Order: sequence, then C-alpha cells, then structure tokens
Amino acid sequence: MKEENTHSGVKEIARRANVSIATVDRVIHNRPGVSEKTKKKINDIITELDYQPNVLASRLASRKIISLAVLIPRVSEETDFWEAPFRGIMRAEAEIRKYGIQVQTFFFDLNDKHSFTEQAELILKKEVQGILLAPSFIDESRQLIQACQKLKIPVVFIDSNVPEQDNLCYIGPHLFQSGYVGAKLLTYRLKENHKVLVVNISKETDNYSYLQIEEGFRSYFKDHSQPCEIIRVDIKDTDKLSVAKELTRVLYDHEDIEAIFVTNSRVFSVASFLENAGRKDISLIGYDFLKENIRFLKEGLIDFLICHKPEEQGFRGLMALYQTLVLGSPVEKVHFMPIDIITKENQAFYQN
Amino acid sequence: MKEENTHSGVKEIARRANVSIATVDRVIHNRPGVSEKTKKKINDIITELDYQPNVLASRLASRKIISLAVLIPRVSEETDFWEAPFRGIMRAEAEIRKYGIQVQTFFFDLNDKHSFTEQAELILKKEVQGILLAPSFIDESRQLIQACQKLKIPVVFIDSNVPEQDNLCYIGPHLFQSGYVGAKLLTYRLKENHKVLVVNISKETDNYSYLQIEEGFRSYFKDHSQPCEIIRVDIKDTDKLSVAKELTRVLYDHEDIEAIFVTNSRVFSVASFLENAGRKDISLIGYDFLKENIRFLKEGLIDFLICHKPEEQGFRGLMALYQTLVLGSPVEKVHFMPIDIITKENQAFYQN
DNA sequence: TTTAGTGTCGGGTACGTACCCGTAAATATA
DNA sequence: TATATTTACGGGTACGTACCCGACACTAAA
Repeated sequence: MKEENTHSGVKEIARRANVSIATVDRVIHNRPGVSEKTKKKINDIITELDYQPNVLASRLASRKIISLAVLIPRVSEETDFWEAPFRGIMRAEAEIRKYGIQVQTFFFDLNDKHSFTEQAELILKKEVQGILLAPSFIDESRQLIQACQKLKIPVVFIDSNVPEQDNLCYIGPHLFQSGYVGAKLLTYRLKENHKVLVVNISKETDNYSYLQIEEGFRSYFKDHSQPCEIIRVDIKDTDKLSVAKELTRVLYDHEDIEAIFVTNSRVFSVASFLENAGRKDISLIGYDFLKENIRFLKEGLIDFLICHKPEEQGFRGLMALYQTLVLGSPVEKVHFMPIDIITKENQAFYQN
Repeated sequence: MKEENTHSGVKEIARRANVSIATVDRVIHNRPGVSEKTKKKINDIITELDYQPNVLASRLASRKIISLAVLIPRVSEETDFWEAPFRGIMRAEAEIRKYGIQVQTFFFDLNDKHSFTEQAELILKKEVQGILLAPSFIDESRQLIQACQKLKIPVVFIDSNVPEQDNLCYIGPHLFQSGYVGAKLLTYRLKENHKVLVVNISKETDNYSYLQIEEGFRSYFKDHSQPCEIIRVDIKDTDKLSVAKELTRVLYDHEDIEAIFVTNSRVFSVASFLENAGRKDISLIGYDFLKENIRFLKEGLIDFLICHKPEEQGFRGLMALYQTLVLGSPVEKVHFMPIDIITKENQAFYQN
C-alpha cells in the first residue's frame, strides 16, 4: 500500500534523454538552442512521464515577479457594492503573493468616464502582464481591451460583460436569467391585479446591464402568460430626495401597484422611501448584499435580494489570471455566477 | 513608486542576530539547542521584521509528507449526495498535493454502523496527521474523536456536528435556521387551510440532524403565530414503494394537506409519488442539489430545494486541516454554510 | 589533569526549477 | 587554411528553508 511518490522531475527527464537539465529546461520553456532531434526526444519523454512541473520550485527559482493590475470602481459614499469584489481581490492577492505575484489596484469614479480612461492609461504605462477589469463604461473599456490585445495582455472581466470583445474570460452574472428569477420571486407576493413597477436608478444613460435584466424580467411574465401590467421608471438622479420625488409621482399615477422590482443595488433608497411613505404593503425586490439593503431586508421592507457573489467574482477574476500566467492552464471563457436568493431568514449565513 | 520587495527571510534575521541560519531555524521550529538569550534576541527580530516564512521554500525543503485521512459515507445507489463533498475533497487535494500532502479517503456504509468503526480503526493504524470526518453516527464518531484527542490529531467535521466534542472545527449547515427557512418558503405556497406535512425518510432512528431541522421548521410558525397544523410522518424504509405506501396512507387520513416538507435529500421519492398520484397541487420542498431532485424541480413538482454547498464543505474541510498543519494559522471553530434557495429558475447556475 | 558529557552553535547540502555563462563542434566567411 | 560566427549543449549557482553533521566551549566526574 505504500505508494512511492516517484515524482519524476526535470532531472529524471534529463537522465533518460542523455542530456543536461538545462537542455530539458530549454525545451520546456520553448527557448531556442536545442536541435529538433533532441527536442522531439525530450518532448516524447515528457509526454510519457506525464511530467507536471513543480509550481513551488518553479516560482521559487524564478526571480521575476509577475505584476497584475486591477481596474474597478471606487467605493462611493452612495453605495458600497464594490467593497465586496475588492475584498475578494485582496483575498486572492494574499494567496498568490507567495508565488511572486504583485497586484496593483486602480480605482475609477462611476460618475466620471474620464477617470476610467485616465486610470487605464496609467495601467498601460506600468507594463503589467494581466488586467482584471470591471468594464462599466463600454466604449472606454473597448479602447483599453484593444490596446491590451496588441500587447498580448490577457484581460478578465467581472460584474458585467462587453459583448463581442476578445478577452480571457468573463466572470459574472447571467443578467437575463437574473431578471427572470426576480420576476419569479415577485409573483410569490403578487395578489390580484398584477401591476408591478420596474425601477432603474442610475446616472448612466446607456445602461446595457439594466436592459438585459429587464428583458429577463419581462420574459418571465411572457413565458407564463400572466396578465401583468409592468410600469417602468428611470431615475437619473440617485440621491434619496430625487428618488422619493419620482416614486411619489409614479405611485400617484398608478395607485394600485403591488410590487416593485429595482434593477440594481439601489433598492435601499426605494425601501427608505416606502418606509417613510408608510407603504409597507408594497413588495420589494432588488439587488446585492449591502449593509443598508440587509437592514431593510431584516425589517421586512425588502422581500428578496438577488446577489451574484461579488466577492467571489473578484477572487476568481484574479485567480483566472494566475491560472493563465503562472500555471499556463486554460480558463473557461464564460463563468456565470449563481443567482442567489436572499431573504430575511437566510441572510445571516450568506457568503458574498 | 518602486517598492522594493525587501522580503527578509531567515538569512536577514540571522545577519541581524549575529547567528547562523541554522540557529534561527531552530528558534522558528521550537527545537532545542538554543540558549534563552539568543532565542529571545531572535524572537524579537522576528517580531520586529514581521517575518512570514515562505511556504514554497518551506514545503520544498521539507521532504516529509503530511498525510490526511477522510472518512465519509460511500455514494449509494439510493442517493448520490456524497458525490458533492467528495468532489470538493478531490479539488482540495489537487490543490495541496503540490505542498507534499497526501490524502487517503475511506468510505463507510450509511446503513451499517459497523463499517464506520471498521474504517475508523483502519485510519488510526495509518498514523495520519489529520482527519476529515462526516460524523453520521454520533456514538461511533465520539469514540474516534476521543482516540484522536489522545493522539493529538486534529479532526474536522462536515455536514453535521457532534455536540460537546473537541474538534478542530465544524463546517456545515445551521440546521435549525435551515428548517426555519424551509418553513418560510413553504408559506409562499400556502393558500387557505395551512395544513402541512413534514416527512422524514431515514433508516437512522436517532437522527439528530432531523430533529434540529424540524425544530427550526416549527419555530417559524410559532414566531409568526400562523394557525398551522403540522402533521409528521417517519418513514423508515427508504425504497420508493414503502414511501408511496406511507404517503398514500397519510394523504388519505388528511386529505387537505397543502404542502410537504421533506427533511433531507430524499425529496425526489416524494416527488415521484406525487407525480404518479397526480397530486401536482401539493407544494413540495426538500433538500440538496441532486440530479433526481433537479429533474423534479425543473418539472415543477418540487418548488424549492434548500442546499448547504456540500462540495464546498468537502473543500473547506480539507483546507482547514491544511491551514492548521502546514500554515499553522488558526481556524474558526464553527463555519456555517449558507442556506441556499434553489428554484427552477436559478438552478442552472447553482454552484454546489 | 584527563575524559566524558552537555549545551550552543555554524557549515553545508538538499529540495526542483530557472537561467547565466562557458565551451566544443559545426558551419560560414575571408 | 585560418578565422569568425553560429548552433547545441553542459556546468554551476541561486531561490528560501529544513536539517544533518559536526565543532567548540564549558562543566563535572575520574
């Protein structure tokens, strides 16, 4: 039963091929200076032995440090959503730092496209070997990605995807299905008239993510042929006062609204409004495991939160770069996060 | 901006303390042969520099292999629940193998306490340095744990806990709260009379886990003072025929049952019965992301599945041992898994 | 005083890989 | 043919830590 760990390394390969370790090393790293004949012989032996390089020794011996860049939104005073991915990024960094990998994080302002471009240029100057990116601004992201493509720098997207763009992989939600789940959850609370309100609170005009969510949301009612009237309202000013004003107006125009679906993490401002307006009868669903949202969830003003594991997105994003650059193993192109349902009852144990 | 990676290792410590590397090493590993005076001097420098040993180099230099044992139920033809933890265990093993850690997995039969004891004794003979355990049989587990305590072998529990027992940590669900969530989900489907059935399908008589779940389940109704009649039935024979027979009887006795809550993963056999009996009007909630359960979830016979990330339990369980034995860093004593809610709509992206 | 023992410590090698540098042979050029 | 250049390869050292094998000083016993 004592299986000897006959872990054969480069030494064994060199012995079998009657060459030196250095030559084997050259073949492994595709460096020049080896005749075709010896190269083939060594490659055959590598295949035969199913040689797996020792990552520990490899990273220990290689003195060069790999440096990665992260470009994500700054945590604003309005919403602390990006705290979670950042936590995941730091966790991943701590794990791969010992392999000689350095991570530099750059922040941009979600209300300022220019800051994105600025930081992106800074990153390109740093000559990093990989980038983790939250492509919140589509056009600006495209520019950065194209620059990276020329420099052969792999880019990983988190949180939202940029369609038809060459990247290493996307790690984030399936937004359409997420909206679909939202609709389903909403129906648990619907009583009679089936009049629901979709609220999008965002400064961004061309909000691609929002459209996908709403599409999924509407699809659910279509698929189930529910006689459901869907009102929608766009709120461009994200402060609570503006939100309250808009909502007051909408609820006045449509007094029989039963439920509200908020397409992003700003559901807390709607909850706050409902609380003040004394409209606890209206069901409310929104996104993300934020402190403020959890508070309203506990108080019963929010019925469900949907969440896509933002921390894990950050973690996995960096790990994907590590996997490519250090281990050289392939990464799946699209990794959809689970669509988690959070209620008052299970929130205590949720893992962001 | 160029922060020099002044990563000071043992060499730097030795230089500062005017001793050799070997002496520093002796202090770090608490080995004898160092005078109190030098020991203190070195320890002070270690603290001052906040020395973090290089795991790579450490594991590379240390030729001794750490071996761990895993004791979990065998995947039976009745339920493939334990496939998931096993997957997580293998994933963790692949990750820590490069650090010279060997994992041996032992399986026992959930219907045979004797097989548990047998395998436990086998493990003790192997002289492993750590054990990952699914303590399905409480008394038998206690015996094993006490033996480990004497040998100073850390033990990690997954899936279920053994109360008042000294272990390294527990990684698994908060069963009470899980039942509580189950009750909440059930109420979404309840219409008028509020008569629900709790079904426990299990060969084990002293099922401690089950009791906790049911307690949580009942608590929900108590907390919300719902006028809810809860019928319960224990089914000791787990084959589909016996389940069908029992359920037929219960549904005959109580013809106005609106919903069924199954306390474990065998909800598929109830779903199968309801399908055959043409009782799609009854709501059904149960546990675990099994293939068969997913099938019924998709077909609409099961309304909700609750799941506690079994794969991650296995993964984290092994990693906890790694953390203790290799990194020497502390592990939190209890790590509750999230109580995930799975519906037809979000099941496609669930991560077990 | 010699000898054996004990308490402290340093030198040196190994782990598996990366990569610099040197060299001999083969080939090209004068 | 002599010299320069290229090709193909080996020797050796380093990465940061673990640990074996001694060396040396000092004390206690003979």
